[in-house]
Amino acid sequence: MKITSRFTVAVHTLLVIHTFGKTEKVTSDFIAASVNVNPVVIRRTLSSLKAAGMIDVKAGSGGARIVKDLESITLYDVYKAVDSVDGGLFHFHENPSPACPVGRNIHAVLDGHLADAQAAMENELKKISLASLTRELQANLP
Amino acid sequence: MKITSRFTVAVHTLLVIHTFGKTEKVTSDFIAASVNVNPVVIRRTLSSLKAAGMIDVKAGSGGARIVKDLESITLYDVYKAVDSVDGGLFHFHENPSPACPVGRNIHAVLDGHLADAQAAMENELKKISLASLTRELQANLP
DNA sequence: CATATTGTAATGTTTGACATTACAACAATG
DNA sequence: CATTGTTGTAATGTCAAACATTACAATATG
Repeated sequence: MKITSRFTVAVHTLLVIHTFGKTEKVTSDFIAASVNVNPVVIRRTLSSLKAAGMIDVKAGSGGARIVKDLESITLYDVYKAVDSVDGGLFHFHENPSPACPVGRNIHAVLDGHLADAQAAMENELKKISLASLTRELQANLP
Repeated sequence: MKITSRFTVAVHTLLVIHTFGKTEKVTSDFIAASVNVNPVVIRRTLSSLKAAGMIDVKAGSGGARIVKDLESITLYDVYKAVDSVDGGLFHFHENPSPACPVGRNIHAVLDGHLADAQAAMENELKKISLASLTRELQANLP
């Protein structure tokens, strides 16, 4: 009943690549050490971010690199890239009774409102760019 | 990674009580038949809604009754009453490395934005009253 | 009191997320 | 061109949370 940690892991991953990309070879092991998860989890994350055109990953030699302007990547893009929510955010009970007037119409009555609520959340994510996060990160450094 | 179906079950439950309250004794079995879940699930739901002051349930003799103006109950109130989300909506990876400048600051950078997104969703739920849902339900009846 | 129903504890079942192991494909370097 | 370090990904394991179900005591009403 929560949104997957894949999302925060992916944001973390992008921030690590951005922060260390100039001075280090940013491998899945390197990122995994900062996020504190298994490197394979990071490889899967990298794979999603790559498919979304945000980064480039060198198989074999290793290392990830950002290839899209961070100003143009929003939290929503990352959220979508790693598939944070599969289908609707709300879990609807499966089989309302068609024999009951309420059961028969509950979807018609509720679905739209639930979709609106989900959209409101997602629109909020669209407001935040990765670039602004890197600025906030800078501001927090000692 | 989804919000509990307790929420949609609770909304469904209130609509059933409202729709049939005048003509039938609305027991947990009756509601369970419309929602299509085990009656115990409904009893737990009724328990939460009662604790929130929305309904009254008669132990022993049976039957639930709405005791709060539906105009003044929003989807958000129901969502809160049944505890649809425990803690934050987003699942954060547990142990970012304090040794890494990104790991050390990722919470400071992200937490606020995630809270804002969740709040946007919840504010949307606050806009919808149960009374308006009963009107939509009426409109959908044959 | 007999009956129907609620309240709730205890337990079982299932699903999904996340972790981990394993290894083939691959790219750079000496 | 063999070695080394890394990615890509499949297969499998582990665990927690949601939901279902059983069981029964407590309760109200005719």
